[in-house]
Amino acid sequence: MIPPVGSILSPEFYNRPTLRVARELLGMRLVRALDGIRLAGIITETEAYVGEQDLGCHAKAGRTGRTAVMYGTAGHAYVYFTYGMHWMLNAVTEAEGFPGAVLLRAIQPLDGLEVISANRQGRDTNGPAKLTQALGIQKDSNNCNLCSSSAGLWIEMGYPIPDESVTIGPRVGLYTVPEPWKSKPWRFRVNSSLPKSWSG
DNA sequence: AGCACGATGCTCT
DNA sequence: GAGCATCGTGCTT
Repeated sequence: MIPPVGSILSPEFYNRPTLRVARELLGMRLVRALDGIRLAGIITETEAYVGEQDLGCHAKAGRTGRTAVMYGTAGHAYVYFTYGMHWMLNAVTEAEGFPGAVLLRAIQPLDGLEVISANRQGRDTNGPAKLTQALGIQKDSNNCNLCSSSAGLWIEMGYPIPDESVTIGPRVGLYTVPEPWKSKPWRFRVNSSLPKSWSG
């Protein structure tokens, strides 16, 4: 059963292996209701962070004040602050008690283009911190339910991306993370070979 | 087009 | 006190 385009993804979508969720989130629509305006973008890049064994994952430190959300219910947002100025948005995955999350790294703007452009001062939205800035996502979205519109942040069914349009490679920015975790091919992105019929 | 660097503050040891 | 799941600028090819 494939849900209709525009329907909000359910907890069952997220309560699965993180790698599958990361792959299948490509093409879905990240939606933000901000001041009564709908901002949306097609998810075009993701990364998987999987469990305490994964030394690239924040949960390598176990359950802490920051990582507790990753141990919680699938389909919630894990939002954290880094580099002194940037917010990152993740979707929590896997069964409760197992820490997993998908980092949303890039979107292609779809709705609310004027606001998005203003939020980014005309620059692009291809980057994890650019994406949150474009949609006005900060600390107050941490642990909100992405399977409901009540918090003004959710993910909708879009058009799935075919395998030939997806490039898989190592995750970005894990400079001091030891192997094999540093090089795990857990990054998924939509490449330029999308068919012309594909549209949002 | 690609690399080096500084900004800036929270989290965990 | 160290280390960031980054970005934009400014400089070099």
